[in-house]
Amino acid sequence: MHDVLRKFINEITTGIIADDEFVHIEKGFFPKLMKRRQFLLHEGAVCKYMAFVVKGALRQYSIDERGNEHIVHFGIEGCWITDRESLLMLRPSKYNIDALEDCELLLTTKEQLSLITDLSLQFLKMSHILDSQHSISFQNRIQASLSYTAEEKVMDLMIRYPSFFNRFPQSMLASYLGLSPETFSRIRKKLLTKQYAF
Amino acid sequence: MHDVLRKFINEITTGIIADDEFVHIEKGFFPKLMKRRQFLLHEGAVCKYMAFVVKGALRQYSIDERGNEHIVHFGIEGCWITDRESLLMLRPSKYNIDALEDCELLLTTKEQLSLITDLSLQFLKMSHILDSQHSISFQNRIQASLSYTAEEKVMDLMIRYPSFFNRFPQSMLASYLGLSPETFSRIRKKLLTKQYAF
DNA sequence: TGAGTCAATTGATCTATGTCAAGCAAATTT
DNA sequence: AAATTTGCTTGACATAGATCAATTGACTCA
Repeated sequence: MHDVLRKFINEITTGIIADDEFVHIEKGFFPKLMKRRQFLLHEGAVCKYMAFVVKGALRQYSIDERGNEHIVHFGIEGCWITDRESLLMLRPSKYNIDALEDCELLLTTKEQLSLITDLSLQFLKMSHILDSQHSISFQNRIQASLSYTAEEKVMDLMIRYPSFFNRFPQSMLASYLGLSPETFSRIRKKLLTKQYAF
Repeated sequence: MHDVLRKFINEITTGIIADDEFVHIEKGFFPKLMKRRQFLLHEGAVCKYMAFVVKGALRQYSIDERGNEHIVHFGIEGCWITDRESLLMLRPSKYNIDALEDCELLLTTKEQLSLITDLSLQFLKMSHILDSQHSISFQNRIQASLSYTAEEKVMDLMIRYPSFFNRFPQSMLASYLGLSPETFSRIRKKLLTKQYAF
């Protein structure tokens, strides 16, 4: 299972991590299996782990004052999932994280992360690259959320993450985009009809 | 001018950077003065610089297909402002960055950034901490944008960035929140009236 | 295998916010 | 100092998307 992480680090850094360096990382992560519908984080708890998704899918969501769910993040293979604010600042989290499928994860703690980034330059480099990528994707997401119509949001999702449509219920994709399931359904139908009209 | 950056690095890392380390950073940044309404980046150009704001204010915005401006970021003293995607991946930017006030900036390039992060551990550490903070604030912003009503968005801005209300035109604050200026004006009036009613 | 749950669609209606226009005061430019 | 521009507010009206409800088919569980 740790081999997947090793491969991931090599791919991201376009390098090959040495055995004696990877051993620090290996020690800092432990495997966890989750069944569908199990929680990794409950709202109100302090987040203890950062998770690397080896296999499966999770979602990170909050519930607003009106009882509506808002999915901020899906975690699929090759993704990292945590509430960084809670993990690093020890604040009660406003998020829940649960498994949408049976999952294989590698978990690490805040302390282990610190240690690993001190001991492994390649891990630090990977972390830095991922932060850049995340920053870019966050910026795109904010820009889309400010300026797109509902239809543009659905189209954008179809383009960026086509596999999401096979993998997650439409009500969850709607939530991820900040739309109602009915609106999502109507727009998707309209877009599929348009495409056939070409 | 570089002293402000030095102080900033020390504050963020809760340390004191050595002279012989800071000299690398100093060499990698050059000062730039901008007048109000001048551009740092035009849409369609490849972004060449990351800017640290020593004094003044800028905004980063895109213009959608309907001709509407959408402000994704304000850069005030102590902020960094760039289009990371364009800078790092050499893509034409979809953003504009211009000065809302006369500004003093320190600019660096992609190459200099690489060099500095190799030569200065403290700069790398600062960069890492800032990325964590940005990640956290992006997540909050996405969550707010998905789940808040217009009124909640205005309230949240009043709480998080009260100084923005003195410093930026309301039409820009509205744009930053994804609201029309009219809606913003009505909601602000309502909230101010509510507050007086307490 | 049947009952219950989940997912999705569709129609009707509602509402939060956008759009358009007008007016006014402050700020900026000439 | 006068003209112009910018910023903001307000009223009237329009609309994109939400809400509610009903229905149907697929999936899950006992």
